[in-house]
Amino acid sequence: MGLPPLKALQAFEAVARLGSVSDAAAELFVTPGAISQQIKKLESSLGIRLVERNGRGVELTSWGAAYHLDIVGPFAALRQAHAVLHRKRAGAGLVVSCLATVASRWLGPQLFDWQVLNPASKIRLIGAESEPRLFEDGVDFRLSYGSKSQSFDHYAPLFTDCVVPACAPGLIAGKAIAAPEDIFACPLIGIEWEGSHKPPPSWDEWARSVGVSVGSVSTELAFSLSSTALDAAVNGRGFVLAQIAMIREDLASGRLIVPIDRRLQLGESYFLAWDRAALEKPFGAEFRDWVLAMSRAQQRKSAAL
Amino acid sequence: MGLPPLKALQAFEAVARLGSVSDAAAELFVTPGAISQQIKKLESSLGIRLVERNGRGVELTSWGAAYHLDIVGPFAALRQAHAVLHRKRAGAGLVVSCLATVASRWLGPQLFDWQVLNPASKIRLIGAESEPRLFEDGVDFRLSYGSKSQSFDHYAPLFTDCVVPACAPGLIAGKAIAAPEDIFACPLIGIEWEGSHKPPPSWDEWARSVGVSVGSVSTELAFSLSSTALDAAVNGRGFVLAQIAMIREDLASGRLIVPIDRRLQLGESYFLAWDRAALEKPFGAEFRDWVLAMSRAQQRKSAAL
DNA sequence: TTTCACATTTTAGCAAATCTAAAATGTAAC
DNA sequence: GTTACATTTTAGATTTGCTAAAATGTGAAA
Repeated sequence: MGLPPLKALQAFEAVARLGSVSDAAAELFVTPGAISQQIKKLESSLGIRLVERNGRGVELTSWGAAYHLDIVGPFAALRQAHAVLHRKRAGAGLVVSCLATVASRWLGPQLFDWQVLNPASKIRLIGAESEPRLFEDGVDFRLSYGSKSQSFDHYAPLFTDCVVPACAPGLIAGKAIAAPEDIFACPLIGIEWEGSHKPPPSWDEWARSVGVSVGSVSTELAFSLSSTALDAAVNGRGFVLAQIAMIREDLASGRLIVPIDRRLQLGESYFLAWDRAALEKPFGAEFRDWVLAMSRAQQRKSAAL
Repeated sequence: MGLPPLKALQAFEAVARLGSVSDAAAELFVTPGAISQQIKKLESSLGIRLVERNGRGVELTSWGAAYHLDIVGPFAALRQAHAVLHRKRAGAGLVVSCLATVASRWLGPQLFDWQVLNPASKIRLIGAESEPRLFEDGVDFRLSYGSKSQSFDHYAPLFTDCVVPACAPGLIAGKAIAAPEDIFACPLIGIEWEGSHKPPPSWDEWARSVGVSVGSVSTELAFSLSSTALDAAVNGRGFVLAQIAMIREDLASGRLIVPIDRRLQLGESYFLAWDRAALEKPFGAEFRDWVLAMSRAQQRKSAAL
């Protein structure tokens, strides 16, 4: 005894308000036949005739008119509430989750360019090592690495990065770094990747790739976060096997240099995943396209030699 | 971009109001699983999380709480409108349509008894020769004659009537009416039935049935409505071949008499049809049962000898 | 009147939404 | 730990809702 069939009620509301079955059908994106059936269903549910044919069109019975008067308000209120919620959600800006290193060293710096291009947009950047559930955690975009892209409904591969040895200019001031061997004479900083990724190239592998035979490379310092390892390198603590994408700014500003550009490609790629609803939000689609464009540019710089 | 799925919205409204999936399920007469799915559907349609699991139960997210605040009112208003309509319809009383003669001569007089038994009930009696569409014309019950009962969804046969010769006492005052022949010496009133029924027995047939051979029975007066024919008989204009059921009152009060009780059965029966919703209305089922009871009593009086 | 154009209704068949039942999951209390 | 409770998930069955096309009915034009 609670409510009549709501879909039928909605059809009746539209017919009563617009005064025409065809118009109601157009508003609800269905055929007139569907509306006609819903009206009949509602009438039979209430046991009361609400609408009657009148010549070419339809008109309300006295009961239909009275009933409509009572339900237009509530329906308008529901539409209003829906619109309010929709605008609220849209106004909340884009929520972007990415690996901490990517946030601080690749996406973060470039976001200033984005803001110049799209001053009206609002983006919240979240660093997270584990993959979030997009919708459930209120995340619109996720930028991450590896094969976990598969677990998302919508995603695109970005770029495949390479590592190169990099150091602060001060570290090798006065020294001549002409051959790979010279690098192994300097302090080396190691990075221990966590998680289930395919591990990135290590100093051992790099040595092998450039034809240097060292019994065992000693890395005096090792960091679990590549970001802090890079910071350490910037501070002149040694050479780091850095991802090219992650030292963009450092190379541009001269804080880091690459004396010998011998590259090793990472085993997997970065990817961008997004929630279905994200593209509907203001700047949602633009943001994705912008990231993809940045990624193509990065791919050119990161390509293996 | 008008409204979210209304069934899902209804489920959410119930969950939010009752604070429990199970309670909402009970209110809407479905399983908790159905509610759970509807909530998920609404959330995915809005692109926003509205409800979260909290330990043993659920609770609203801040967005869910805000949204609920906006929709409880409209939903309550819809329920209110529904209840108002329901009460209006119920309060309108029972609408009974029947053949004009039945209205004025069988059901009408007995309705006073019904009113004594059910003083709180309200009945509107409508005389109509053609069969109404029950629901479409706002008719709850139809009492009529013949095979058209088939065209109704719900109906019950009532009684099969007989005709007898009747006249006003004054017509034969001082005369001795001992044999059927004596009746044919008096003025006869004929009835011409309209419509598609099997015609009722005529004076010719009655004469044959009682063994009177008359070349051709002359009916000086003929009426198309049996009701007016009976009135004419009451006014002493002649004999009428009257249906026993239709002269109940006249016999009881002595306005008409049956000097020779030789009966002829009608070819078809009376029936009562009703709308599905009629039995739900106040006194609806009681009225049907009362008519059926009256009909059984009538059957006993109308039985062929 | 007949014909035409237009709006709604009806019909049958198909597609999608919705439900149930049962298993799975997750919590809190014992 | 074990249990009891509430919700969620899953697969499958049922119901509902929709479309397309034909039918119906109306008013206006020829």
